[in-house]
Amino acid sequence: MADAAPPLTPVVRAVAPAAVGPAFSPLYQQIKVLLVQGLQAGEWQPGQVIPSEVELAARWRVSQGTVRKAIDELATENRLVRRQGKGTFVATHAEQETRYRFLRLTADDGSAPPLQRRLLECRRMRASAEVAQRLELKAGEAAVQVRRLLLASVGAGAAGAPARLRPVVLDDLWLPGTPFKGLTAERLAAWRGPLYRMFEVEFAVHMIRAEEKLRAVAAPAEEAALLKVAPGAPLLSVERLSYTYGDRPVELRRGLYDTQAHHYRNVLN
Amino acid sequence: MADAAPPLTPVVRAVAPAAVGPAFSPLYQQIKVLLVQGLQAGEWQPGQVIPSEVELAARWRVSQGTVRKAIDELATENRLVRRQGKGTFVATHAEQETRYRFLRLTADDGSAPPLQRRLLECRRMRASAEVAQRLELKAGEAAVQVRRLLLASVGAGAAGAPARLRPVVLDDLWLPGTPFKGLTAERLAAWRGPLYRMFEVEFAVHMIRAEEKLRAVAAPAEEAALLKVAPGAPLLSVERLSYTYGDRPVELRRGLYDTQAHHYRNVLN
DNA sequence: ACGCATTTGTTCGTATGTATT
DNA sequence: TAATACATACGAACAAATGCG
Repeated sequence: MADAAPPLTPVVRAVAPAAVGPAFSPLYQQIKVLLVQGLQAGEWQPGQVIPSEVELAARWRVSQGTVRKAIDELATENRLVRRQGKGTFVATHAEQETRYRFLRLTADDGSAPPLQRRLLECRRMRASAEVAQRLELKAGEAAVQVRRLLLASVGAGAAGAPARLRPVVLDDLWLPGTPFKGLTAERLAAWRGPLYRMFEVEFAVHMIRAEEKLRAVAAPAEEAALLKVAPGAPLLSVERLSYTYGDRPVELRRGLYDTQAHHYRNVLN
Repeated sequence: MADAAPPLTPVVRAVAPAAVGPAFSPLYQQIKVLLVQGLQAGEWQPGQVIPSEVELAARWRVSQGTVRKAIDELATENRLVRRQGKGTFVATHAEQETRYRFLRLTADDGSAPPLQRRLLECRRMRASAEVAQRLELKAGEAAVQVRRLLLASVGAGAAGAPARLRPVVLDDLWLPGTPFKGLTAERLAAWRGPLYRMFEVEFAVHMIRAEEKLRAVAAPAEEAALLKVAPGAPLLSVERLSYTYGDRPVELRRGLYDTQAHHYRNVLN
């Protein structure tokens, strides 16, 4: 298991002082960059342990504390997960803590909603102007569109009454065709577990960050029918752009939420 | 300026090992508690500097690094602000960085919206059952209700054309009567700057955290008229509960956002 | 069941760099 | 220039959690 030789570029200690303008960055930031490069290069896969702090410190000829501070930042960004006594792991969308970490939907009674999925559509298409612009593709490039429904079981608790399913979220996803070559409805339907976990496992695409824009909209006829609400009913529109390494957008998602019995939860600090 | 004697309870080093179950907490956490107590007690007011790291370390008989780690956490929680060369300051809702730090509304063109305020109502009332429950008051206790409108200037840029104002947010606030004794429409109208800054200055209430629940709703007639949208138009409902020290809720707010030209922006990590 | 090695977590101390006044 | 304060970096030691023999 010992990787003796320094596999990555050794750290060049930034010259300290004087007229070094924006070119300077602290040592722990340089270490952070090296760690990110290792993650991006796939040297350590999601779910795996990265080398211990002392080992990394030795490899890059810095103190353990410096490595530690770099890891700290990546841990608060949810890209690494520290586990005392075990090691530091590459974050995944699979574990309990980080499953659906981008999903802020909550049932009004506060319960975490175990939602059912129903795949409606998955087809390859050419990126429209808007999709291309958001995903930083050329207009007309290959893309994949997915439509699905998330359903919550209601009326649970009462014995005998079979839990009925009510649609809560209608999701439309647009993905760039190249990294997601081979994504089909069959594979989607067969997958158990979080979608982003599938992207990690099957397509080596790791979502590390996302930005959302929320609006209230009137339900269009087609979407209303799918969500089983009246046309024109108010829906929460959640437009999400998800990013991988290098700030590259790799998913555009538009969710329509029925917020009659659920809400979008946010914490402000 | 020298406070020689240890004004706060000295740190009792937690006994280390063995069968100490949940009673144990690391030193820097204990220091953090002491810092929070100082903030809560008003020993350091918002905007003021707290003592330097070395001074606090000496006062509480711990190393500077331990104090530093405690301050680090409070800084990431936005309760303290570090400024190299100057000191560490108690966070305020006044400064540029932290102004409107709870407001996620963004214009669709990305510009930060300098919103105009229009006070519609400010009256003392008795807390309804729901308000009392949320604010942890007894039903019927004194409370203050405030209603206001936030307006954005549209059609700016073109010279000669006077910037028109369009209502964007209708806010309803409920505040506990006791800490907000003396809050009147006049004082509200006279205040320039963020509302939460007024609460700090005039009522010594510091908002340090908030939770929001978002929904899409149909505009009721009265609210629609105020926002100048059609009755039944979809509006984004933002229900916010704001907390001070000790996790005490001190403001319930219900905002109705017109999201035709604006959106609620959120970043996920 | 016990102890040992490994790994992260906490704490200390010291030195130096950088920004501010 | 000097003093002060936070920021970075190093090294060392011990605690706590885990896994293995």
